[in-house]
Amino acid sequence: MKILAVDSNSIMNRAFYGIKVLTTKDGFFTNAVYGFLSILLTAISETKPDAVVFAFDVHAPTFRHEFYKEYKAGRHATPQELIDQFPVMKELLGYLGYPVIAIEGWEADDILGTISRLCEEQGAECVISTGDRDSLQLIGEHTSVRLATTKMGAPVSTMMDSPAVHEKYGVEPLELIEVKALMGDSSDNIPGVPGIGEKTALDLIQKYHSVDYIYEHFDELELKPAQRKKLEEGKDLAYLSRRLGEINRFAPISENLSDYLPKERDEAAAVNLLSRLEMYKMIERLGLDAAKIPERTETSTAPKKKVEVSFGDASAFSGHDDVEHAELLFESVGDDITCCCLVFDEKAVLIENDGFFFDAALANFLCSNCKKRTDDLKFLSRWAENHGGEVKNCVMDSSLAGYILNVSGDDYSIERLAALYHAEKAELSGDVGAHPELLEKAAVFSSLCDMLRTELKNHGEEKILDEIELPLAKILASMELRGFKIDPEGIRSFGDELLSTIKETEKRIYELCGEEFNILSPKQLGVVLFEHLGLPAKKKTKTGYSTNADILEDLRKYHPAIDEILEYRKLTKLNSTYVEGLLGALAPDGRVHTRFNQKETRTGRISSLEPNLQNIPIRTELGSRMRGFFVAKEGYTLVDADYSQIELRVLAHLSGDENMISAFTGGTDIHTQTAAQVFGVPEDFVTSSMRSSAKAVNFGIVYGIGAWSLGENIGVSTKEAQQYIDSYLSHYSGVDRFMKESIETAKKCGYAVTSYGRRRYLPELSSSNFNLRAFGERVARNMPIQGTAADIIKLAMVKVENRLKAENLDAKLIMQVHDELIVEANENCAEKAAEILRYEMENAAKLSVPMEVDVGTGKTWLLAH
DNA sequence: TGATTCACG
DNA sequence: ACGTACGTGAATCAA
Repeated sequence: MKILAVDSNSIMNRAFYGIKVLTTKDGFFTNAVYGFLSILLTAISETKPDAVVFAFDVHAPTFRHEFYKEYKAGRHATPQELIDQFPVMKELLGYLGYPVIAIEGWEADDILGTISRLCEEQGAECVISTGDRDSLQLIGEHTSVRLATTKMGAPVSTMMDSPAVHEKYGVEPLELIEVKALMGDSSDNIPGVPGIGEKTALDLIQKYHSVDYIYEHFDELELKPAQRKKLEEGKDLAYLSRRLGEINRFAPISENLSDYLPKERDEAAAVNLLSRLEMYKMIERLGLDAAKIPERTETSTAPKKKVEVSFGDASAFSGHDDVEHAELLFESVGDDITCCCLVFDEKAVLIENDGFFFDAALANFLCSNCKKRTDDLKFLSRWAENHGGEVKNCVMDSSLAGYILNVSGDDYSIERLAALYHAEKAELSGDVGAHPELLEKAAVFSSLCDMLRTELKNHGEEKILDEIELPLAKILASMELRGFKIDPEGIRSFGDELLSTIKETEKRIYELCGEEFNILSPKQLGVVLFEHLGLPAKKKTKTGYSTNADILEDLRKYHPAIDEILEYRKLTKLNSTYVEGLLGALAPDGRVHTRFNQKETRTGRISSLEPNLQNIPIRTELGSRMRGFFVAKEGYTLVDADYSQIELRVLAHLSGDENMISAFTGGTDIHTQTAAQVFGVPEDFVTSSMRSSAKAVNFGIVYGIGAWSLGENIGVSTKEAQQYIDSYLSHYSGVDRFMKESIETAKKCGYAVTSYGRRRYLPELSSSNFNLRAFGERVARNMPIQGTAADIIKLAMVKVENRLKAENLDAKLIMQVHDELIVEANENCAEKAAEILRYEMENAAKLSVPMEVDVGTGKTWLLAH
């Protein structure tokens, strides 16, 4: 028999502080429960116990000694967010069939001690899972401790047995009680002997083994005078601590170990609770059946919706123009659709793709006026375009709605959303044998769409879906299909150039360092620089020396190899990420087709992947040559339009700061203006270094600035940086007010919001962890700015695409880089396209400052920008 | 797989 | 006492 005994309070604490903020959509903290279960699952799989017992302290903890009050001041109170998770945790463990033990007047430790004693007596094996070292004294022949710790932010667990304790402390496990009697334990309110620390205590016990022995043979011991004095004066405290530090191993619990074997699980209740906690993955990890997610019974007075399933051929796609809604779900392989499920009020038709007529009929259906609801409009739209059509009248994309409702999610599948928003499952009948997953989705989809629509409406976020994301999905689909033409020959020869420079640089580095090593390995590089060459190291990362560009920049003056290493990094980055990356992504049509992710970012931006075309180099001369290989096709030209300072303009608008607003209506550049304000000099006296500091402050303000980081960034002291910030905020007092209000509002509502109403929930703001909370506050300041700018350019994209289409121009949007749009235009209409871009971008939103757009044209991206 | 680094806005 | 500016994606190393 093997028993895993869990020190539940300790593990809950460790999980709460060790795991990033996690809440349900109502804002209930769940991170301790989540972390607890993760630790538990690892412990179970590693120890394979027959029984698991959970010991809890009873809340409103009782302490076994009078020092509680005295020491309490030094401890911070358990945060409410953690306290609230205890009853939930206990409830869940109950459903999982485990014994949960909490006894008034007894600590969890005492319960663990008792279990351990019973195991020792009855020849069973006991493994204690805990986060603190208190329980180490219980280690014995039949008892070991599994210590959960966080090493550099990562959860680690160490098995401790007698030899391990010996190795670490040089004493027997039981003697740890004696050690603690002398050194005390502030976290457990044990005073110890004043002036005796860990080192002395261990020394003494290694030599004399017990407090009793020390005081019984006090006069015979060889002690330093100071020590002798401390021990003499602390005798009472030592004996008191000896009593306090010993775990009581006779708690009133059942002595029959078989009582602790797991009972039958209440699966439905466990699944129900876990889905209320929104831990859907955990349901599977615990080996529970996710299908047992119970439907809400309390509202099931209304009769359940019924849907009759049947198979149909392609003709089932036609004749639905007058229906209110048609739901279209599908299965796909690559870019092909293999089966559709078309759902009307009470009928679901499965249509398998069995040939050419399917494609034509589906394309036809997608073009029809029938109002469609689906779960991946961008995919469908790309499919339609590939088949010569388009998707008309799509009024719902559940994944987009799910994203808008919670931009921090990571799974917007129908299954997940249905559980999250309590969609009701219709009762299926008829041909339910085939395509079970598709039908499973079809059964909830109609209800899910209704729920999502209602939720969006309640949040005031309907327009974001209808006027921004849905039209944008189609545009992104087109942009993905269009792709961006590149010049592979040019890239190849650039790559060859890079490779030969890389070889030379590599050789020089080896010579300068006097050895050969992998320069790209931060670990090896660290050893060479900081150990072999003896350069001054700032140990920074959790795995070793930090060798990033900022650190290396500071080291340039010490060694000539540093410049070469920086150069080497630049060259290899260019070659592997861009030269090789782009060539690897080149499609047979001579173009690269990035994919745009519309549901990724927390601010509402879109992202680009496979390949990422939103981070093609531009900041250095060498890197920017890369953009010269992005070209327009024969007879066409690129038209590139980018917003000038859109985030600062948005800030001026949102804050209503008149000083900042007027800065944007004058002719001077904003950073120079800011420099003049912050440094209190006339514009003509602003030097380039003043301007660049001001620029850093402007950026910093948008990011939620701290004086330390600003100073670090521009190379001035924290104090001086603080002066810049103060000066900035006093000149732009509206900005100051706006930032404070942003945090206030976010704290009050639980989310930050853009001017179009897009939300980002910020549970971090109620975290008890200072750093997390500070992060939440920075985000609360940044999200409205970055997010509003993102909304604006998305609106601009919709308007630009519509205009280009309405005017029937041979010019198409092919790229977006956050504040920049690129159109590939036939040479005969490039000028017209440029005008449209400028007009629609400048007028996409009405701000209290003008939105300026710079437009350029050219054969390559480099030339057009 | 996670950490580190670096490319962009 | 503590860590330290917002948002991304890709390549590479090391475990």
